[in-house]
Amino acid sequence: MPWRRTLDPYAVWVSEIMLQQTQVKTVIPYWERWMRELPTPQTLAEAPTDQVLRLWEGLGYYSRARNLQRAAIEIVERHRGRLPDDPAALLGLPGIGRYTAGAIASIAFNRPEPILDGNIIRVLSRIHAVPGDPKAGATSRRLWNLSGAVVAAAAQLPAVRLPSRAPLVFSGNCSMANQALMELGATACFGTIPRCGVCPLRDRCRGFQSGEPTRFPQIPARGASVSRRFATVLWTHRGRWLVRKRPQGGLNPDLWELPNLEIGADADADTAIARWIGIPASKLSFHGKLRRTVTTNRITEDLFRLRHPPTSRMPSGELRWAKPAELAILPMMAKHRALTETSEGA
DNA sequence: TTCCGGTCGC
DNA sequence: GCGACCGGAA
Repeated sequence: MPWRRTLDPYAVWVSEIMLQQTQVKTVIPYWERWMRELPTPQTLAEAPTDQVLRLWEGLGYYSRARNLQRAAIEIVERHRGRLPDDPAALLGLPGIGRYTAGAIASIAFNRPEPILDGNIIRVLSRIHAVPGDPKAGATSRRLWNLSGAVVAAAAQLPAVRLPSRAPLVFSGNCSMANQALMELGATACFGTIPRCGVCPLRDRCRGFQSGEPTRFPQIPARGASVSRRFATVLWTHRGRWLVRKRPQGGLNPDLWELPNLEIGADADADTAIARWIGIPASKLSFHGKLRRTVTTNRITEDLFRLRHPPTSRMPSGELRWAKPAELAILPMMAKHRALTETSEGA
């Protein structure tokens, strides 16, 4: 992982925010491109928001890109453009919670701060056979304490020196201990089929001794999801696509998308669009369906192709007729971008 | 189709 | 304390 070859706190921070939601393999190219284009808090603070969102496009959870930039502005204004090493100061920055504050403080600055992410919850719950929902108050506090004990013990050990040609760098024992806990979760202590045979902690693991390590952690089942339908129009005119900027405060704020409308479970998607924009339904041709899940919403989008000049009843919101070259710059929902790229423009 | 995951707003 | 936020992997 390229961010393990640097101790630049900014680089560590960007990687941690990306890794909060996405797997290592996906993050690597995003992180490398980000570090090339926005290599410092200063450059991030000064970048146009469109560029920031464009660099994030496809990763999801776009508020994190926005928070990353907001935090960069605060870092420039209040911390002279450098990330603070103090966990309390880190915690005050937008998008940085207890995990990320601890990760930056320990990994980049070798401070003895505990971290608790999904991997470490699994590792510690198993080693100590911790019952109960790991996110619930008392159990969560217990796991944070157990994580704190690990890093505190690491801080007491004599400093480990790596060979100068080692492929990884560590700021010290606290950094190494926290990364080792996560690594154990990522490479051996898997959720469904853990590799206890290769685990160096097997002999001290109460979960392994119980014969059923996967009984821990005890994560409660999820609630049921809801189906929702949308009708979307792939509307072109004179080689341009009609796109709309999503409003602040909702899903995917400030991202551009193909205009769409929520419809009822039994509604006719094409007549809904026709009424919405004031054209006869016969002008619309069915283009396909898109399915995705957002948290508890199972979303189906019915797609319709339309070649038509603007009407007197255009969709509400910030609209733009964009040429393909403009579309390439605008941050868009990834699935909608794919549609504009695989479907004829004019 | 189901599962996964830090932070934030409520 | 709970649900929204997203896309990818299992």
